[in-house]
Amino acid sequence: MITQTLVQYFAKTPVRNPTSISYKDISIQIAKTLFNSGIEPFKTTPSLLSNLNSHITHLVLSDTNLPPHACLHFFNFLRQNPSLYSHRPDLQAHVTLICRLHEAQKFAEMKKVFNYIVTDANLRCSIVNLISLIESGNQQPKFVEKFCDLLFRVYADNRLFEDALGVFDYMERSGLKIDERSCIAFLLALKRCDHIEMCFKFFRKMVDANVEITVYSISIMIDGLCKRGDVEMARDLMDEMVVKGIKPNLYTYNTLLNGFVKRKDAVGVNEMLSLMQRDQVAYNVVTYTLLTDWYGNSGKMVEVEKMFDEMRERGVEADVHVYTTVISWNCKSGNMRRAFTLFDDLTERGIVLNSHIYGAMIDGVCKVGQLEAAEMLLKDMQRQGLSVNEVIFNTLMNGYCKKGMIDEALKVMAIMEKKGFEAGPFAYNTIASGLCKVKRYNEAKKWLFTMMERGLALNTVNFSTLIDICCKEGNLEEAKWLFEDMKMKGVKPNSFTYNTLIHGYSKKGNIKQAYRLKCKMEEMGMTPDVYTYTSLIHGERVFGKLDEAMILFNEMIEKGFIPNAVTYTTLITGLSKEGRSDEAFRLYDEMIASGLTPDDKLCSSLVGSLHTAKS
DNA sequence: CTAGGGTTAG
Repeated sequence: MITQTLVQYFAKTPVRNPTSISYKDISIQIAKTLFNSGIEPFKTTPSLLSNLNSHITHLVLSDTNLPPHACLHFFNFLRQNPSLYSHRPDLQAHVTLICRLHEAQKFAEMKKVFNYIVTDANLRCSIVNLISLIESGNQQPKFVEKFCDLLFRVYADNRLFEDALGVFDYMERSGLKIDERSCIAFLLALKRCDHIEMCFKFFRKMVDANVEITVYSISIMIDGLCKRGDVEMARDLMDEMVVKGIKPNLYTYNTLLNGFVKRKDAVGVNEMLSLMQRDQVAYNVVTYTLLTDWYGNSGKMVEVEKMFDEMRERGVEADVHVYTTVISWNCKSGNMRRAFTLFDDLTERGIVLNSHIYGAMIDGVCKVGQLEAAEMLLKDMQRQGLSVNEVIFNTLMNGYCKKGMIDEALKVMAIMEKKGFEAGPFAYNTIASGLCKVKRYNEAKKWLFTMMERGLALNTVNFSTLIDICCKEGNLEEAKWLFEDMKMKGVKPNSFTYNTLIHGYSKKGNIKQAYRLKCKMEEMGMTPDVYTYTSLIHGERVFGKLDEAMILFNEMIEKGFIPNAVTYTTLITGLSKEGRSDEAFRLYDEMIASGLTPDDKLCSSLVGSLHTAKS
């Protein structure tokens, strides 16, 4: 048996002896055939390659009589032809081909070949190993630099970050010039994978390695910092770049503007706008999108429309993003008429509709309780060939829940899961809060527990909802326990969570604990807001401490918070009940003046105050 | 090469 196998083996293996033709001769023959007739002869007569081995492949590919593109054809032929499996190019062949392609400045093709290397477990190896396979001699001077640069990029594109860093370090060690543009590709790849920390580390490395730093990479870092919530640090980085003589551009300003808008930081927003004015950087459609969002979020719909008009007056063409933002804010403020006008408008302008736009519209009609309209929009978007995604399903579920139509919401959830979208934290939370609203607390909790049982971790919102349910049940013990549990599990409470608990304790009359939590949230770097104060005011008021409530009210105004209808209603009701009708009416006037609408109950309690007035 | 849009909790 053994001998037979050996015989077969030797029959296939070309013997290298003086009487048979040498590897060199075979390679020259192959190269000649390739040169004269291309790849065709090898396709029709595979036996032409019967003597092929890796050494010959290498010789063919490095034959300078054969132009690089012919080498590439030959290489691809060997790679792709299943019958030539045993002749697949080895690592050396790849490197040789890369060298040849470089001669012809075929960089894109070089990248492809690098891609074959890095995506093949059998070929991947260290940079030093790869470099050792480059034949010394007739290479162009900058070849190794380009070789490393492209490899670095290909690693970055394939998210092989450690390998990319290996190349970077090699280049630095060897004194090769590192191209900023490649570093940018690496930074962006890292950012897309949410490896923000690694981004910063790498940026430091770039600086240390004396890579030329321009506004591009700095803007990327500024964005990374903003997205991480370090807007201050981002701002400092911009100042640093100015000191070093690098001018911020529209991208830099928009990035920071976005950071401040998202943080609802009016000082920051205004500062960016004045810097843009100083540097005469004109707004583009992105700037206008950010500004409409800013005003929308501040409840200034007039300003939103003003920005939208100004944009068009200045000849900045509207796109689908800015339309979505303006439509979305009109939906949120209940102006569906305007939203539909804009929706028609953008269709007329030939802007291609997408699921974001439909998402905003569907949410808008849901918010005004028009579920039939929502279903129509849903059909409409499907007619346009847009598939219903998870966000749309969640939006629709939310619409039904807000109407108390839990069963309908659950039907949507079932359809969603049938379409292959597993219900996530959003969906579960929507159902739970819907059930909570109709006081079906046990079922509400059950859904969130089910979510856990299905292996999904509760997030901050889910925990907040759960805590809210417990508070509404009056079970503060459980609420407290959940609050501790979430912290233990590493889920960070946010100001919503604190407000929920503060509201729970205030309602129960445990005002001390409520104040303690207010201090705690301040310690944690969160600012108490209108909801915090309103809950505390309500707590004080209900338990007869009306003066304490007024102190809180003044404190919140001093801190610049605008009281809402609930705040006013609470206080006015309290004052009325105690017969302090003058004060009650003063607040009522104030409330009307700030554009808030009182409900019927409030009016009757005001009237009541006149009867109990202590004059 | 770098920036922007739709859904959830009080």
